[in-house]
Order: sequence, then structure tokens, then C-alpha cells
Amino acid sequence: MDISVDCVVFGFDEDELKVLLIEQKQPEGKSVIKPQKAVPGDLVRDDEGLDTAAKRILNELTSLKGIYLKQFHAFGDPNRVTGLKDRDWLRSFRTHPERRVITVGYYSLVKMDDFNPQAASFAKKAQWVDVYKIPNLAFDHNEIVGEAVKVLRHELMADHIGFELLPEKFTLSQLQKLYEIILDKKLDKRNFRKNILRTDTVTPLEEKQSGVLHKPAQLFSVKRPRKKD
Amino acid sequence: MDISVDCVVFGFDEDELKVLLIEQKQPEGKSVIKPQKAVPGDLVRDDEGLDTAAKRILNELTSLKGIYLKQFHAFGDPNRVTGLKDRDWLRSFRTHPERRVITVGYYSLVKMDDFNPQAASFAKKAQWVDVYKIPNLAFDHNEIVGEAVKVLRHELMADHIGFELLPEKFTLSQLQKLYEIILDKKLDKRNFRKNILRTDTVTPLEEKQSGVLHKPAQLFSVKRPRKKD
DNA sequence: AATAGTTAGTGTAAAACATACACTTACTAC
DNA sequence: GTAGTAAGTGTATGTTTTACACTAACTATT
Repeated sequence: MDISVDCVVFGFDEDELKVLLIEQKQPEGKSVIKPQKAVPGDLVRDDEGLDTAAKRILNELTSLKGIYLKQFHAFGDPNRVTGLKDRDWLRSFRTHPERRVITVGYYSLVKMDDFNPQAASFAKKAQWVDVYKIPNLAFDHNEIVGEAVKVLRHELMADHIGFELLPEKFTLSQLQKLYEIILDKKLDKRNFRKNILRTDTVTPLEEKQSGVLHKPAQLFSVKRPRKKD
Repeated sequence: MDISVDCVVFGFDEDELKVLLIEQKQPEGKSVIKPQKAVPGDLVRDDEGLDTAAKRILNELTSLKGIYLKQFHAFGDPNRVTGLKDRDWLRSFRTHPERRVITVGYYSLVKMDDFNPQAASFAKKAQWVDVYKIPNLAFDHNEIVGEAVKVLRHELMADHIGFELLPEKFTLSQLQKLYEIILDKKLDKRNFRKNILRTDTVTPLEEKQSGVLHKPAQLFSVKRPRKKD
């Protein structure tokens, strides 16, 4: 059996929660394979741990490092990779196309600012897609994304990991909007602020917003020091 | 690579939270291998899903069915199975002893009443061990058990799965004791009862305790119908 | 029959937290 | 200087959590 890692990469852009999808590679020459979108993922190397593999693969695809990255579930249905729609692609790109593949799902949160899809060799065709409008994907990737969203919602509330999706400096309104979109419901401004400040995870900066056509907002950054990579 | 499933089976007995451990098989004839304890687990078959494998293996080892069983983490350190202490055992029992094995951890909750270790072929040497006194185990099984305990604590609070560990009929005091031992802290009796009754997961039965040397307690059973298998 | 020993079972007041809700402030563009 | 925009702020009400102590129902012993 083979083991792969699939990364559900979340990003946040103004007012949409996005997932990073890639267009599956086409074989050289005439392209005969029906193109499909997929979540970035790849086989785990023989001598490499799962977390390490996830970091490597994410880095190869996005050139990002030091990102919130978490294993959330293993997908092992024996037929998860044997559908008709995926057969041609497997035959073109896998040494053992018939082999069963078990995949371990990771999700990661990236600041879209930092993200430069051009830099990535593999993922020239990477694109951000609204989580609530995902097309049919390769393999069982729709299921994988679905599970990741569930886990994200849960962890957002439990661990307040939201700011991993925002730039270094952000306003509380941006943070609130992020919560509203992930949880898919409106929140009360005053109560939201009380709650966030009570958790004591953000600090106000000296700085304020500028160039906006309304009262400029206080900028905040994360309090607890980010883990290094 | 090979894939295995390891099951951390929790049981509860009066006043201890236990984990089911097995003594690793010895080769036929003279037994030359240093005996080690381990959590029950085995390789996933080629055509079998992970959840199915976990059910099968648990059933083979304990002859139990219809049990709360949940995937909690995949363990994939490339050296998790290559330690010196495990080499001999692998050479005796695995077709490919050098092969890397990635394991998917499941945990299960069993009612110790229902459990008859004798019935199991494989696990003649199964034994219940206090979670807080676990010896050194084979492979990375100490880590696996540690993670399982963390998840159990978390899920106990979130999903009120506690009664999975108790017999069909139980008193609220038993349930409270279970919570106290898993969470490793004392709870207030009146508040505990309020909470449990509010969740509306248990129903009082007609019946009361008998043969106890104090006021007999009301017996309860789980309200929501158990999932079949 | 009375007593001692044991755990079951129950209510309330105070504190913390969650919710609902509306006006003033500071900036930009015209 | 006026209009438009989102920022920022407090309070009253309901709900949940916490802390806490006595009486009730049984068994065993004398």
C-alpha cells in the first residue's frame, strides 16, 4: 500500500473562506486526460514522517513555511482511489497505479498575503476557490475538504486559531468577519470584542489603519509568540 | 509500506480506568523473545477499510461487537517500529519485518461485564491495566495510549460517551465516579446530576439497586438507542 | 426493636457569563 | 463643511456555573 498526505489549505480573502485547489498535472505532449481539480497532496517518502511529509509537500506546493498545519483524519476506504474518473491520471503518474493509497488529511491555514502561487513549481495552476462553491474534485477530495471544514469550525472555537488566516496586523472587524464566514452566521460586534479580548490572545499595536474612508481601526497582532519552523 | 490499526480499549471497573493490553505472541517452541506488552492491533488487509479493519481486529481479539470505536490519530514516524526491542518480534511474525508500518489509532469503550477475554483465540493473555500505571509497551504504544487518553477526556466532556463504559443499568454515582476517574478530579454531586439530567441522555428505570448496605440508588439506562452493528 | 454505619438524594444564593441592543467618533471625498 | 462610512463603546436582563449541608432509606449489629 502507499501512503499519501493531502493538505486542505485554507485562506481568507476579504470576505470569502477559500481552499487552495490545483489542476491535476497533464501528461507531456497531447493532453488526453480529463482535467480535474484536487487538493494538493502527494505520496509520503519512504523515510519520512507524516508531519514532515505534510510540511514538505505544502512547502513544495506553496513555498510557505511555519504554517499552522494539523493532521485531522486518515482516509482509508479501499476504493477511495479506484474510481473510473481517476484511473487515467493514476496510470500516467504513478509507478504503481493499481496500488491502494491511504491518505492522511492535514489542514493548514495560510495568510493569503504571504502566498505567492507563482513561486511554486508544481502548482502553477493553483487557485483559491470559495469553500462554499467547490466543484467535483479528484478521488475522494470533496469528502476530505468537507471533513476539514468541520474540524476547522470546531478548532476555531476551541483554540482561537483564526488569526492564522489573517495578516500580521489586523483589525477586530476583520477577525470578526473571519469568524462569521467560517461559522456561517452573524455575530454581535460588542460581544465578539469582549470575548476575544477576554481570551487575551491579541495585543493592540501602536498603529492604526490608514487610507480608509471611515474612522480608522486599531490594529492588533497575535499575542502568544508564533511557533518557529 | 504497511498499514496497521491499533485499538486502545478502555474499560472501567469499580474505581479504575483500565486499558486492555496483550502479551505479544511468542514463537512456537523455545521462547527466545523478550516478552512485551502491547495494545491489540494488526495489519490492515489489502481490501479492507480502516474502520472495518478496526472492527474486525477488535472483534478477533475480544469477540465484542457494536462497540463505540473511533479513529483518533495516525502515527507515522518512520522509526516507530524499528527499535531494537521490537526487532526480534517483527522477524518472527512479519512477512516483511523491515517494512515501515504506519498505524492508525482507534479507541474503544467496552463494558467490562460483557467482556470475556477467554473467548478470544489470539488474546489469551489479555489483561486489564490501570491507565495510570502502564508499563513500557512494544513499539510506540505508550505514546498511542497517551494520545488516546487525551482524546477520551476531551470526547467525554463533548459527547457524553461515558456510559459506554458502564453496564446497561447504572446509578448516577457510578457515572460520576467514572467521570472523576477519567478527568482525574472531583466533581460536585448535585451539580453533576443537574448537568447529566439536562443533557437528557439517560432515563431512570423502574428498578432500584438492592443488596447494598445503604439507601438503594435509582438505576438508569442510556436514553438514545444504541447503534446496531 | 433500637442504633450505627453508609451512600442517595435534594435546593438555593451568589457569581460569572451570554445576549440583546443604539449612539457617538474619526476619518475621506466631494 | 457636509455626507458617507465603519469604529468603538456600556448596560440591563436572562442563563449557566459554582459552592455548599442536611435528610432519607437501606443493612448489620446488639
